[in-house]
Amino acid sequence: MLLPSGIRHLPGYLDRRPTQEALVEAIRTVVAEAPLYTPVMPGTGKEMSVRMTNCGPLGWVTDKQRGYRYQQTHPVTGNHWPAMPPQLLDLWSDIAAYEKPPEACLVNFYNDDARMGLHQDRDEQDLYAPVLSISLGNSCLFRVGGLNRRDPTLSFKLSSGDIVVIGGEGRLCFHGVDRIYPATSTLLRNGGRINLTLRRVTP
DNA sequence: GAGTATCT
DNA sequence: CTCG
Repeated sequence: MLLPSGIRHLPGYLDRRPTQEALVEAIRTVVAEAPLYTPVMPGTGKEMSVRMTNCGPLGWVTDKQRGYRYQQTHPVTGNHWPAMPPQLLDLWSDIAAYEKPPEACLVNFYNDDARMGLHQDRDEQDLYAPVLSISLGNSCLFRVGGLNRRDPTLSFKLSSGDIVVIGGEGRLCFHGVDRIYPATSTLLRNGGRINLTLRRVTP
């Protein structure tokens, strides 16, 4: 299985259970301050199946009226996003090989029925910075395509502790989550999967 | 029928 | 619109 150039799968990068638990705990703190909410798609207003929140100076949001964008405030509470946990800044330093720090950490929570259709991450102004994706909890089937929606795709499984780097030539590749495999991890007591994506937004 | 929907 |  050959991934597009610039997309790297680092299986088991977070190989210690306590490391993953600490990350989950940090995310619980974020969620306590910036609650998960259900985003809706532009135009249709249709609800997405994932729930999301953010931490860091900027957060990715979407709504029916204004569409996909980054903003400094939580769309429901109106508060600024909580600070980025230090572990995430460290992971960025260790893996991203990018001079500027991440500005947004999008927290996506997938219940066992949630999915994410094929899409590109192209709402960032800085497309040179990679996107760092961290998987926690139940496994999922991840799908990666090319620069055009109809390009052929390949699929592989992501497990808790895996990291995917989407950068370079692969930065604008279509990707998505086809399904969650229930009960494949004991990290999250109530099941489901958390995906954290670290992004640089401004140049 | 579903999806970060269809084009930038 | 494109895919599964």
